[in-house]
Amino acid sequence: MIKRLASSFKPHKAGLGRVLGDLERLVMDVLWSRGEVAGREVLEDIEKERALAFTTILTVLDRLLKKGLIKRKKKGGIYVYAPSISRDDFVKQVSEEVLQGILDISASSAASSFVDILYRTSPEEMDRLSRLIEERKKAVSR
Amino acid sequence: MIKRLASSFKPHKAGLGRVLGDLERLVMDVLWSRGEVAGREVLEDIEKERALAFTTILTVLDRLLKKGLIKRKKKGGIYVYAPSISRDDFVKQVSEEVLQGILDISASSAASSFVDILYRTSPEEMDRLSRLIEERKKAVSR
DNA sequence: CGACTATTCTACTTGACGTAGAATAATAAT
DNA sequence: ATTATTATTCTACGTCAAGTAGAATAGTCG
Repeated sequence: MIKRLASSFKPHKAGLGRVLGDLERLVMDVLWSRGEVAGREVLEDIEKERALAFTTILTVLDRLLKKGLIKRKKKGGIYVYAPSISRDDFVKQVSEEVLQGILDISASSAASSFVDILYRTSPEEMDRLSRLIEERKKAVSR
Repeated sequence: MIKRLASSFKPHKAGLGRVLGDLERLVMDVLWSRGEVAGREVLEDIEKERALAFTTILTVLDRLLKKGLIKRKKKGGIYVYAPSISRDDFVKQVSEEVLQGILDISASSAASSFVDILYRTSPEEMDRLSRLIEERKKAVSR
């Protein structure tokens, strides 16, 4: 079980850089897209963008390991790393933690902002949202 | 105008400690509850809880000043500090930034989580939320 | 003026990352 | 098996935000 994915959420960074360090995010992206990967391979992927030392990658992998985001096992003498949570689940859990955090601070303010922003961000989602709410109400009254 | 209030949101801290450092939050609470206050007075308030040096308070006030969260002016020879944004507005803006950040990552996942959590956190808000949505829809179709 | 207080500067600390070298362990090649 | 090559672990330095506070400087008041 993974405890807290979003120890810190930075709204003004890009994508999952909101939750992960820049390099950590790059590394996770490699693992999420390739599955089981050796440290050397992670480096090779990332090196296309920027020059880094092999040990830098290993350090990051080690930290991700400690955070519980990835796991590893020996395979033919070397470690191969793999995500211990899918990208979707990660996003989902992070959203939940952050939304919970916001709702705790101010449910009413969050609710109206949510509608405003959701409408701005993706109007199509609004319909889905109201359907979700109706379903939820029914489920409750039953 | 204040740029980014929530440079980092920590879901697992308490209250506004999610957005501010612990001491920063204490200081802001003093200012929010008392309005115009001198550094020395802030210290006196906070000292009831924990022993701190006067300069520590001044440093924090200075950092809050740089972040734009408070302002100050000379009054009878010394500076008095005051919030440059109300607590409610602060909370509102932070919510917006964070919600926007979450929605950018995944609108659909955020929408369903939002309903789940809102229902858990404050079911009464659900009605308000669905009313908000209906209003919004009307406003748009008009 | 001199004592006292306020303000500013500078700095050390911690924790999360980014970054990587040195030391050590393990594997492979000759 | 002995060396050459990699992999892994350790240790460490840089940065940034925030907590913390002393030293230096400036301002106020009796």
